[in-house]
Amino acid sequence: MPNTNNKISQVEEHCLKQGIKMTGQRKIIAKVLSNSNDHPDVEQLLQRASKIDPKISIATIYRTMRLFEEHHIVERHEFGDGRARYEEAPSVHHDHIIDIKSGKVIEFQNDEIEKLQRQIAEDRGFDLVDHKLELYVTPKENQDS
Amino acid sequence: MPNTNNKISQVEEHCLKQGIKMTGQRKIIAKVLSNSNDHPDVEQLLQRASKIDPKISIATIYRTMRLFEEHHIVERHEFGDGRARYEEAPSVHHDHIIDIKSGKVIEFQNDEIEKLQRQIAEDRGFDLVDHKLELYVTPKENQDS
DNA sequence: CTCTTAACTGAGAAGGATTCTCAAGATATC
DNA sequence: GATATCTTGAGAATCCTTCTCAGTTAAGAG
Repeated sequence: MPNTNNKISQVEEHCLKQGIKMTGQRKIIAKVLSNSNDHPDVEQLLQRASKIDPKISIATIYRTMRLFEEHHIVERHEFGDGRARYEEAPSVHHDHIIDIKSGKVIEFQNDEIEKLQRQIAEDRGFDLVDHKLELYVTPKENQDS
Repeated sequence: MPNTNNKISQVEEHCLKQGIKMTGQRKIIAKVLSNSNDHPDVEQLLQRASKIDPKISIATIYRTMRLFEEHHIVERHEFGDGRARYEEAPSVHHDHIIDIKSGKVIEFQNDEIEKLQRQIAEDRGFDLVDHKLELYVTPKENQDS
C-alpha cells in the first residue's frame, strides 16, 4: 500500500523552487517543519524526524536548518534560552510574545510598529534589512482571562 | 602618591547602594564599565580590566557580569553574533540599531513603540516585563548622509 | 588591630549548543 | 553503470559560559 504521507510538503515545495537537492533526510525535515505549528528547537526537530527515520542524525538537522535559513525557507529565533528555534518562514511577517512563566510563544503583527521601525532606520540614513521584536511577558495578575 | 584614579565609579556607586561586597576585582570591572561608551563583550572587558590588573581572570568577569545583571546594574544584549555584550544600565531605556556592515551599534528611543508594545501585551492579558527590539540595518545606498 | 567566617578568586575542568572532519553512502550525468 | 559531486552519520572540535575547588580576601566582632 502506497504511503499516504508522501505528498510534497509546503517546505519541500519551496526547496524545489530554489533548486535545493532533495535527499530523503531533507524531505523528512521539510515535512516535520510543515507539520509543526510551534517553534521547535533542534532537539525537538530531531525527535520528530526520528519518528519517520530513526537513523537521521543531529548533524543533518543542524546542516539542513542552516541551509534552509540561508534560503529563507525557515526563520531562526533565539528566545533567550540559549538555543535556536525555528519556524517555517511565514508569508506575512510577525513578531513574538514569550510568556516567561510557561515558555509559550505567541505570534502577533502590528503594522504601526513595523512602520515606525522603518522610519527610525530611514531617519538615520539606513536601510532596515531585518529586525527582532520580542515581548517577554507574564500572565496578568488580577485577571483570569 | 595617592592614585588619582581611585575615585568611585558610577557603577561602583550603584553596587554600594545595593549592598554588593566590593572586592578589588569588582571595583576594576565597575570602573571599566563606567569608562566604556560601547557595548563590550566579555573578551573586551577582560582586556580592559587586564590593563589595570593583569591577573584578573575571565571567570571573574563572567561571574561579575552575571552578578551585575541580576542587580540590574548592567544590561546584557545578544546582537546575533553568539556572545553577550554589556552596557551600564541606562537611566532612560533605549533600543538598538545594529549596522550589519560595520558591526556598529547605535542607540535610539521611541516612546510610541514603547507604548504600542505595552498595549499589545496588555490586550492579550499579559504584563510586559521585558522586551528586545533590534533593528538590523545597512547604510542607505543612494545617499551620503 | 586581629580573628573569624563567609564570600570571592583563579585556573582549569565541565557543559551545552553548534560546526567541522572524514570516511562511507547516495545522487546525478553521460 | 562508471565517475565526479554532494550528502550523511558519528564523533571530534570549537566557542561561549558555568562549575569546582583549593587558596585568598573582605568585613564585621571583639
